[in-house]
Amino acid sequence: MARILITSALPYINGVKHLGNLAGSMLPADVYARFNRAMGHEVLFICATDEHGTPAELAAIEAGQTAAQYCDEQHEIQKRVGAGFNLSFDWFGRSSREPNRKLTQHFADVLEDKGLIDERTSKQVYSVDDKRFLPDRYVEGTCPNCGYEKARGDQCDNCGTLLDPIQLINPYSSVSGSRNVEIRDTRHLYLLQSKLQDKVRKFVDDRAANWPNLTTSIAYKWLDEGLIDRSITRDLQWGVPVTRNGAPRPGFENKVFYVWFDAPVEYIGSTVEWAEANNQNWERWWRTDKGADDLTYVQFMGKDNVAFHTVSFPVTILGSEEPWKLVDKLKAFNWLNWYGGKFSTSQKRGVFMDQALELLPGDYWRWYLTANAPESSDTAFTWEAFKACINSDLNDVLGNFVNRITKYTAAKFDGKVPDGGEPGEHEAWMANELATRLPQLIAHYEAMEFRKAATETRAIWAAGNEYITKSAPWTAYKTSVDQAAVGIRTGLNLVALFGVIAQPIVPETAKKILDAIGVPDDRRSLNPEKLGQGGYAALLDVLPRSKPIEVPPQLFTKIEDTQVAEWTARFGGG
RNA sequence: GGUGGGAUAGCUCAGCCGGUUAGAGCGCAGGACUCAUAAUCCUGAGGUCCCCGGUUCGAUUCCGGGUCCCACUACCA
Repeated sequence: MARILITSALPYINGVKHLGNLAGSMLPADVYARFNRAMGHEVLFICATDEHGTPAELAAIEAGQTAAQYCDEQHEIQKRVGAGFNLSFDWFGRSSREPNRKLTQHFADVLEDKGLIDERTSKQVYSVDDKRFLPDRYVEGTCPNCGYEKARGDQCDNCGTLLDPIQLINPYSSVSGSRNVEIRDTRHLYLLQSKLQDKVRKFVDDRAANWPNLTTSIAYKWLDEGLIDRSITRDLQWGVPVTRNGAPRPGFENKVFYVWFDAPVEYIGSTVEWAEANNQNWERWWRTDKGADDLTYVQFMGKDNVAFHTVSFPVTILGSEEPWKLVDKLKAFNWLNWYGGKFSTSQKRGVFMDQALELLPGDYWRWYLTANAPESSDTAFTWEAFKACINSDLNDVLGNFVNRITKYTAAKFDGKVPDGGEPGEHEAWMANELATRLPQLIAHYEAMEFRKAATETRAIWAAGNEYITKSAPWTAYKTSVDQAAVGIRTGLNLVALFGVIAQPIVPETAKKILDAIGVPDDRRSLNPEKLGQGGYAALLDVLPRSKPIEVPPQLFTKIEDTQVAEWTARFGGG
């Protein structure tokens, strides 16, 4: 039994996330967590809302709330939506809670003690009417390059030129539209990343073999360009207060740590929250001097987050010279697009997590988004593909198989696992299918190749249909009830097995199947040592004979063309 | 601009560290079956592997150049 720590990139507090966010971090992390639990490993699966920063503060103002009220509300919404998708977090924390504040302040103290933090003065745009400093992106004006009038302070969306807000002609605040903006001096703490260049490179070198290309190429890009010292504080109210040795830092009373400095720390902070709530020991998962040296730490995220996890956060950890657990495997995803374009709230393009659950149960989305995960490149969501995938894979291949076997059992075998007959060539064929396919399935999961895992899962389900066509118990029944009994007994055992392998991706459906067949919890393991015990042929005869089973309620409902039309009109597409 | 990812069947994608007839699912056409949710099973049609060069006995695969899409580019997160 291994110990595995799994974290998903923290969803930002600013509103419910869309399907792309779900598909690129939280869902695959959950599938991986469920797979490893089903293998019998000890898993701790941690997530949280990332609550600090300018967008949260502005959204709160917009909503007429304090930042704390706004985050309280949004956190509950995200937590509820996550639960709706059966995301099996052991803890879903908040970066605004006390453990993260203390840890963030601790890291800043230690880094300063090691000589890795400097105070420096920089120039920043200040909006007099908004009474706030503006991040580059929140300053707009005329592009000096192309004359576009709505260029942002970091980049012109029209011509693509990278800008400094000072370069903008007629700058104004995008918060209020006020042109009363000026450049002011402001003092900030800088993390001297340049001093850790070699340490971080060694850290990446040590792991590169275990990281996908997408991950290593991004990490090396930053390293090859050379790490630059980075400001880790901001002129904001909402965030982790800047302290020095437990007291407010003079001159920094109105500043907080930069959200990207405290957000990754919340992986640890959320674990502390979990430990406090459950009377557990969090250090066992994070301190290599206190038991965390034997575990594997796996992170899941979209590609936009990779640099922060391969370089920035390691700078914090390595710079502290304290024995913190660092990431071992890092799985990054590309984007899920909406019909080839971006998800967009304002243009009514795309489905958000809460809306998705209004349309269909979580398992439908989980299946589609796993089977079509944007692993090697960006992937397009379309209603047509979604409908075809759900109707075929879930409804026709899996749902109908469970239905046809259990109903026949009820009709001809008194609702009990049949006892007669001996297995023959068809059962041998099926056992052989399992012998090749089950190990492949497990290998795909272990390699975190989720599309392939879904494809293999479906192939196993389809093999069940092929088997039952070959053995044709309904034909055999006319001449030999014992012959039919073998087919149906094998079919029922396949139903149970299909439920077991469905658990990581469609947990709710898997539970319905396994409960109906009466598979006890300790027989739901995916571990090959338990699965293949006595050979794969034995898997086809593990249910106690004469044991009563139930016909589960219809597992899925087909998606109709009328629904596709309705959803396309409501959410965009085509 | 820089760095990286991608381009393969009508659609979504595998694959190829160079080697018989390039694969899967969906969709489409035909057939079988009737236990089941008009489901399932079998067979078939369908490809200039983005373009141009190069290396090679042989290139979809390797190399060079180009085209198009996407991400990141450090103060949005």
